[in-house]
Amino acid sequence: MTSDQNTPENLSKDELLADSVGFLLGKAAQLITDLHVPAFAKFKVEPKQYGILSLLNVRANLSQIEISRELMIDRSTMVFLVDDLERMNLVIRSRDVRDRRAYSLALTRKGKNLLQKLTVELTRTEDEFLKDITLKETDTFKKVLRQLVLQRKENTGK
Amino acid sequence: MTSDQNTPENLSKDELLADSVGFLLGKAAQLITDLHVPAFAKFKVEPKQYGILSLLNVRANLSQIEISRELMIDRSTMVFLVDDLERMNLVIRSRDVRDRRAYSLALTRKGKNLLQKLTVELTRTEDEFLKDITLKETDTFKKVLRQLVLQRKENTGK
DNA sequence: AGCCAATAATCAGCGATACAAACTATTAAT
DNA sequence: ATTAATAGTTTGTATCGCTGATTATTGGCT
Repeated sequence: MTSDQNTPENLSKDELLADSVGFLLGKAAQLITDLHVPAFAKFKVEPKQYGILSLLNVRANLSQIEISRELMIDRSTMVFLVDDLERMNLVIRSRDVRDRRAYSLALTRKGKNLLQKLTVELTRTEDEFLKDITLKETDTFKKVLRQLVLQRKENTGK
Repeated sequence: MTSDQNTPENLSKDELLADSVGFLLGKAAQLITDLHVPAFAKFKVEPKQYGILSLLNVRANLSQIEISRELMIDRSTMVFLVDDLERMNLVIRSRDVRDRRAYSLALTRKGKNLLQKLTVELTRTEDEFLKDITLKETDTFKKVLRQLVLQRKENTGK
């Protein structure tokens, strides 16, 4: 009773936090975002918008809903992001012929050109972020991340 | 469902998004948060507050500023989080004898007991999250995360 | 000892974002 | 033809980080 060393079996004196994948993932995501935001800001674009451009480059004619599901962005947030991209003439909204409720989004030439420049920035930033990690570790790291994300994406039905 | 032409494993090499560490980290962090929040909600605690409890368990008598620097939480947000924890009698604020501007925060017995239960939840949730990743890969994954986070923490002067 | 800059905690205000709910236009199901 | 579901939009609410101001306290400088 006198001793407050209430150290139950499972609670080691170790830094539990530093072992928590949730904690580490949150911090790592925040740190790399802090690098990406200024890198993209030169072009008046934010990371989420880079995601949209990049996705449209690979698969054109997606609707906003499809993009929001793919990138896990709320559909109401998507409106603003695409408004912005359209105002900058980076993407174009046309009505989907088969479903006139939906848009069919596509990159403009200006959008494609900008995407190229943005990708250079992205690559540079991420190389810098990972500069002290070995190639082999980076491979495993990305592989695990891809597995975790792709595997669980459908679970979050918004 | 059928409209999803999502080549699951081998995305074309143009699919830069799935290769972007920033994108993957953001999504992974969001996914595990979506698991942690409901797991902690039973105990009226959120992930950030778990972080505070866990940190105080390892190093008692920290000030709010020290915790906010450690966990990368804004100092003004910290006020609300600690208010809440104090209201629930999980932590106690006493004045630091050496610097009476600062608090010296410590877990109460109730706080320690709850932390134990929360840690069980955390472990269960994270094991579930990582269930399809091999042990070896998990080790490398955590090691890289720790390296990325610890290495860069001091760089980000809020 | 006295002055002044820095700091810990708090509070108020601003902007960004996520989320939910309601609304319209359109589509699909029966 | 009626009804349910869906895409996009708008509005409202809650949260969070950031800024700046305030109070109390500390520490450095002279």
